[in-house]
Amino acid sequence: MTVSRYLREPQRVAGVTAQRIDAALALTGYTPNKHAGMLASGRSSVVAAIIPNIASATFAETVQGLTDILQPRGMELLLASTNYSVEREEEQMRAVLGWSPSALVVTGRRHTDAALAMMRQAQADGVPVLEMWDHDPADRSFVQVGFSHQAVGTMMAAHMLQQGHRDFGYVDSGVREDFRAHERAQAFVATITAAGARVRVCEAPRIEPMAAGRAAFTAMQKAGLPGAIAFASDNFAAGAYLGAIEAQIDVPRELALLGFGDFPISRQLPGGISTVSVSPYAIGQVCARQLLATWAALSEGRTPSRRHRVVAPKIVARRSSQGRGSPFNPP
Amino acid sequence: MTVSRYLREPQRVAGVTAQRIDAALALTGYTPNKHAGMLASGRSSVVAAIIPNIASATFAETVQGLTDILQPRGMELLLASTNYSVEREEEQMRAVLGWSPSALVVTGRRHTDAALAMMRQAQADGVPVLEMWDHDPADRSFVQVGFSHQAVGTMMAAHMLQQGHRDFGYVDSGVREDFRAHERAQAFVATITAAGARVRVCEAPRIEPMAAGRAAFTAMQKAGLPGAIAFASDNFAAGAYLGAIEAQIDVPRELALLGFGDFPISRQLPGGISTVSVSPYAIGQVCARQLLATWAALSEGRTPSRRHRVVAPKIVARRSSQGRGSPFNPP
DNA sequence: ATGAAAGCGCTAACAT
DNA sequence: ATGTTAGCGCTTTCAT
Repeated sequence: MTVSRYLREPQRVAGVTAQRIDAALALTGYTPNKHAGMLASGRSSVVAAIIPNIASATFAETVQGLTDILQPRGMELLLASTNYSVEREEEQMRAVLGWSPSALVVTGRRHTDAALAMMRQAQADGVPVLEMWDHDPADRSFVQVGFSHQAVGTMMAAHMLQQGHRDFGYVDSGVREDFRAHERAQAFVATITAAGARVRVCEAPRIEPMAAGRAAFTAMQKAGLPGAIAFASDNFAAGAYLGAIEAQIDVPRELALLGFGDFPISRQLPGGISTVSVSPYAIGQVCARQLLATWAALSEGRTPSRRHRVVAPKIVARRSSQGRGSPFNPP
Repeated sequence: MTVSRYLREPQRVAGVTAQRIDAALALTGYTPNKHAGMLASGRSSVVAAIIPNIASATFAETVQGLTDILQPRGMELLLASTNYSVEREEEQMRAVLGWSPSALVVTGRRHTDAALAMMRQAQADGVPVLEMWDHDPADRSFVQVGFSHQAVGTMMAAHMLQQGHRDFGYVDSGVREDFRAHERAQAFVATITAAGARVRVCEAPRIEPMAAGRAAFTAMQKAGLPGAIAFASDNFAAGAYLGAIEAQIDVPRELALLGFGDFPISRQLPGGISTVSVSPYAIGQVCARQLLATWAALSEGRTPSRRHRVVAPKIVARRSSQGRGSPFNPP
């Protein structure tokens, strides 16, 4: 009836009728059934997002960035988490696609074949598909919003080499399918090795991250400390830093540290922990804006842009990584 | 047709037919349309959750607790955030209820009248409604999963008084509609005052929480430090602690600190920060289990339990709050 | 064990 | 400016 029209295009019904409708709506406490609407129109107001872990501050911020832009536009967020398993990602993708979302946002560029097939199908059906937190210029299957973890690993190594170190440790994520962390680790190792320096890699234990960083530090200390350690995350680095303070190891003179993520704690600890700033909230926002642009293009019959959006990370050099004939602290 | 039956009750179709169906499903890459299913059956597999802020580690953990239990049961999570505004909560509630969720989980027990009406309506329609992160024995409108913030404020004050302090500071949340934080603050003040001691309250600035805690500390230092400060969150306390270290104030001898939340950093900082442990992940899990129990009861025609679930917080006394003739550190 | 018929609540296209 | 008709893709009930 007219009510349906009123709800979508209020200006197209007469003033008097509008009033009567308003009154009736208020009286009955009417809530439109979105499923029926979706079924009839073929459009839905849900965006599906699949992330590894909701409890991680990083992804939580990205999700907040997404909702902060999408929610005011009347879009709702259907959230699924994979626990860093591509199989669970596939399952979750199948489940969320059943809601014919208006867009699908996934994390990273590694998926099962079945998941890839679903993503391609969705995209072919005019549903924008975004891969966030990653970037591979060679891979143009889906729009990516993020950065190259390989480049970050290289950047981290270059920064540390620049400080004059020759003997390194790297504390990688202990989560097997955290592909992006492993890419950073590999690039770090490759760069260090190519420079003729030495690096020992270890995996952080799968416990609370700061405790894991502390444990990794203690283990390395037993085996003989390198001059510098880089980490898969700032939480690891912060734990190691606190361990070093306790062990009366002078940071950065005896031990340089470099984290990843630019978490608040890295700025707050005395002297600060050097890190890589990656803007999780911005990634979420850029994803959301990209979706809005794609929908707009699609609805106007234009071809939506398929350019990747690089959210460039950068080294934040604080005290923990400076020393040893560095450009900042000359000998 | 038979396919629909096969998907829900596989054992009720003949083996041969099942095979043919399987083949067809695989061939076409069929994904059932959940909207149509929902519309026809009146049941949906979505749980709607409304939380103040996704980016907060605390709520993110609660959400993870929810999904970890609901997702394996085939339930999906529709997530909305309110930014600590009851008006936005009302809007979001209206929006998510349009998806006829199988349950509605909201945060706290303060809502607009319209929101309350929707919650009552949903509950009357057989949709379980949960208020999480709060507990008021007197309020039995909806099942609550959480704890009394008033009790926590009292508990915090009692702990500090027990350490022998007489002059207090309290750093409250600067977010106006963070009702739960303000309840803790009020109870803290009431208890301190009732004991004949003194307390000055200030609000944390709305910046990054650790920086806010540090700023609050600095401000208090200018005005003359009390002997003990309690905080609305561990991040504030951690920031203040780091500020105190920098200012060479001895914690806990010159200044005792007590946080809230038991964040990892409180355990990691040297000596540890005393705090209140509140188990956000457990709250999410208990919510999920409560929903499962309610659905089970409803589907078997039993009356679901409406008992509140208290997830009891407790004081974690670390070094930052011990001293001044306390039972732990006698004079 | 399978099929046929009706309808869930809405939207779209077409009358009026 | 408003009402009418058909149908979105499933589930449900009832018949075969």
